[in-house]
Amino acid sequence: MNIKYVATRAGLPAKTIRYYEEIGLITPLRQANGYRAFRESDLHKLAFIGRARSLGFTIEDCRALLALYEDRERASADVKALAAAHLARIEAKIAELQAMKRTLSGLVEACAGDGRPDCPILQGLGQGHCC
Amino acid sequence: MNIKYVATRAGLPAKTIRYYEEIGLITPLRQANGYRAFRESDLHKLAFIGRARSLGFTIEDCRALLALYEDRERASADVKALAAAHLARIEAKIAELQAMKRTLSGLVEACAGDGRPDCPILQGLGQGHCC
DNA sequence: TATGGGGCTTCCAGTCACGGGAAGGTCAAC
DNA sequence: GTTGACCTTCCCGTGACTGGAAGCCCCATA
Repeated sequence: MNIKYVATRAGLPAKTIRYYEEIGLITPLRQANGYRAFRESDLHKLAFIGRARSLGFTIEDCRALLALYEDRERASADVKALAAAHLARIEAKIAELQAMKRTLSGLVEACAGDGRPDCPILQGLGQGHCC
Repeated sequence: MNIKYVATRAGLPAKTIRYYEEIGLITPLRQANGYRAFRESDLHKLAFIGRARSLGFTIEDCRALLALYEDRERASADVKALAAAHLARIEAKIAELQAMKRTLSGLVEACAGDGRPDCPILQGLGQGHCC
């Protein structure tokens, strides 16, 4: 399997796959002409990583998850701890964004949005009544 | 006013203030010894930028907002458009994170989290029943 | 046999918004 | 005169890629 085929099947850009090799997440074989030769197991790993990434796990999380995935002696508690920590990060980020959203939508609603210069948004930013 | 004083009053690290000068957001004067000499107006701009940043505006947004702030002929519609676009980005990000959160919390809840290797989280990531 | 086009390779540079740290000048207090 | 806090510039690193250049490789068509 060449890189473009694998990229299509895993739903990842070829560039990203080369990057994942560079940082040691996968180690595809090489053909005589220097082209990468992907095995089914490489494709499977890439799809795994892609799904983990789409859930927001960092690359280092993915590395750890892959290691657990391939360890038949793993304890599910380790996996759960990783995922729960990530979940907490996501929830914190959501809370942060929702706070921004509240403030910002208040300002946006207060702004007439016409041709005049008066603007509660700029006033809020300038005078600190916003955060 | 020296940089540390301004940093304290604006609530920004000195490093960040130097960076903002480097990219042209502010242009403090210089003392004879080479130290930066901040005016009240510099401090005011820095506080403005800090508040905009804390609402998630990018640096380029801040540059545009500052320009509008200092333009007495501005139309509040321009400010509102900027802020509304940013608000939409925030809302999109929240939705994305909430989707992650739903999937991930489902997986985490399904995982026993004990010493056994069986793990729905890894299964979900490996078999694509997660996204 | 030439050539054209697509695919593959590596390497370098850029992204965003800083943060860390080195090397060295300056200032006020003791 | 000597600390010690403050200031300066400069350069590198972050995360996870993305874009682009330069150059091989392979196959099909004229």
